[in-house]
Amino acid sequence: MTTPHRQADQLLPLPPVTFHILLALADGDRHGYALIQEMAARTGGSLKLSAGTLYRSIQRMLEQGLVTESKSRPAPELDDERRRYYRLTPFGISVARAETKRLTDLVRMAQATGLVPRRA
Amino acid sequence: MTTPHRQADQLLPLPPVTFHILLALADGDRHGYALIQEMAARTGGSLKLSAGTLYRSIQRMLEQGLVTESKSRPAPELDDERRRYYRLTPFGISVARAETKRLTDLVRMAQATGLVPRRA
DNA sequence: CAGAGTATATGCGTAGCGGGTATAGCCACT
DNA sequence: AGTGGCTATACCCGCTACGCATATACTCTG
Repeated sequence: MTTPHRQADQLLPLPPVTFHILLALADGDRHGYALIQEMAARTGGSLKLSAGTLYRSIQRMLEQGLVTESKSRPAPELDDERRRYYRLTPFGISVARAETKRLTDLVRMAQATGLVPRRA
Repeated sequence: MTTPHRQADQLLPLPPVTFHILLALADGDRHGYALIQEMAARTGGSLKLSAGTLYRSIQRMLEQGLVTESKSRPAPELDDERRRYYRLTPFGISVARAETKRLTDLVRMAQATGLVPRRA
């Protein structure tokens, strides 16, 4: 670890793509390409994560200690050697929680203005 | 108006600062400096909006038609000639609503992962 | 064997944003 | 009366995040 753990709050606000990746990984380990596909499926195609953004985001997240590359791989018949699998770290989880809280507060503030109908 | 109205969704995801400005203006007309102060107060000092960011964001928002400069000013005794007051446009309101919905969905997705306690 | 799909990685250009600075008028304190 | 601090707007510089395009290489299908 070249980069020590920081306070989760120091990374906020999280870049949107980073948050989406954290959410997708919360469901289980994923490799890069699977993340791209899952984004599209999860958002009904409205969010198209470009490959360039994905791999660069992943690199940053590795450096920040939000994710690690996991060595456990699926059965060889289902695997693809080229893949790199990623897993949430405890730090990544706490950052995702902190970001969720920030977003929740933001939504509450928006509702408090009366600008938005309270229940969609 | 040089810039015609676009679909609200095309501006999403909104830059964080832009969304904060929209929320602050939902409460009533504000001038730039007041917005900086309100940000700090509203977030308990955790968000320090820098002057450079604020005025550049405001310019962009004017061009996008999210806000207009309002000519109605407070009583002369309370006014400061240097101030420029800003007001939400109907388009700005609909963009703020769209962004709030996006954030709400994001929070729901985060809760669905089980990563976050459902009620804080 | 050509082409589509899978998979990762990098180059390039642009936008958003923080910090700093310029400006200028105002007020308070000394 | 002069210094500094607050209000107010505006711009410059540099960094980061991102999308688009491209490079590379392997696999599967027609």
